[in-house]
Amino acid sequence: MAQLDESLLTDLPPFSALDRAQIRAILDQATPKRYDHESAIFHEGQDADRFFLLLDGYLRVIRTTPEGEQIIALHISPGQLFGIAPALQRDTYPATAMAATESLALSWPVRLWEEFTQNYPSFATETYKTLGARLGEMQTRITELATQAVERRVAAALLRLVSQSGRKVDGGVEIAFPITRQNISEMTGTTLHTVSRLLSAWEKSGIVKSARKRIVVTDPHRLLLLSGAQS
DNA sequence: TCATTAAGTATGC
DNA sequence: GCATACTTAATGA
Repeated sequence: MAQLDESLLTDLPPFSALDRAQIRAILDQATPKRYDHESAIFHEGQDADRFFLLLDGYLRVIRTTPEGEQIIALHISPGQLFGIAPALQRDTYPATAMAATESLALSWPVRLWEEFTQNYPSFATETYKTLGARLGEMQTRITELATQAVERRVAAALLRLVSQSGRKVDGGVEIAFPITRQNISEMTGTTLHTVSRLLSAWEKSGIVKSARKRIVVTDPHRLLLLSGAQS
């Protein structure tokens, strides 16, 4: 297999403080893999034998309830670590990771986790930042679920998607991966019908524009007001 | 206020 | 032309 280029990692926060030789050593132990659209990288409950870094594409991290319904826990954007069960002292993955687009990821065997965190302080601090950010987002979402009306939750979810993955297009900012109303309902604890109605209403009033699996936010400010954010 | 049911249209492989 | 995505209305908890 061809050698991976060092530039893949040099600009990413977990590695940016490392020198060339260190990055080389890390890359030489990594396995790159491409994942098809809608394929799973790993499954909930599966033995956590590797941890990952997403180089390209977008992932949905999904938990399935005993009743079989899916809940989208979070999305992963390029440059982020995922499947970091070892940081949680776990030996199985707590959720399933699905490719929302065709994706490319590096992975390492878990036995390297300790080596990385011990030898590369920036890697360790960055993983704790990542965990902290995800924990924070989950806490906000739990609070929203318990206290906010559906419209606010959906508005807040769209804003989060846009801030994490938005790309500029003419007339607004587009969520960078295909997303259905069903997906959004799985993030917000409602039904696809309610999401559909909300998006239709927002489209009529010029806040969003949407086509099948694509959503462009054309008026982020008004969406922010709908989310109930305090000025 | 929102989920559910139901019945329809649109879209893309 | 079929499955999937999406829309809309009606009903009732």
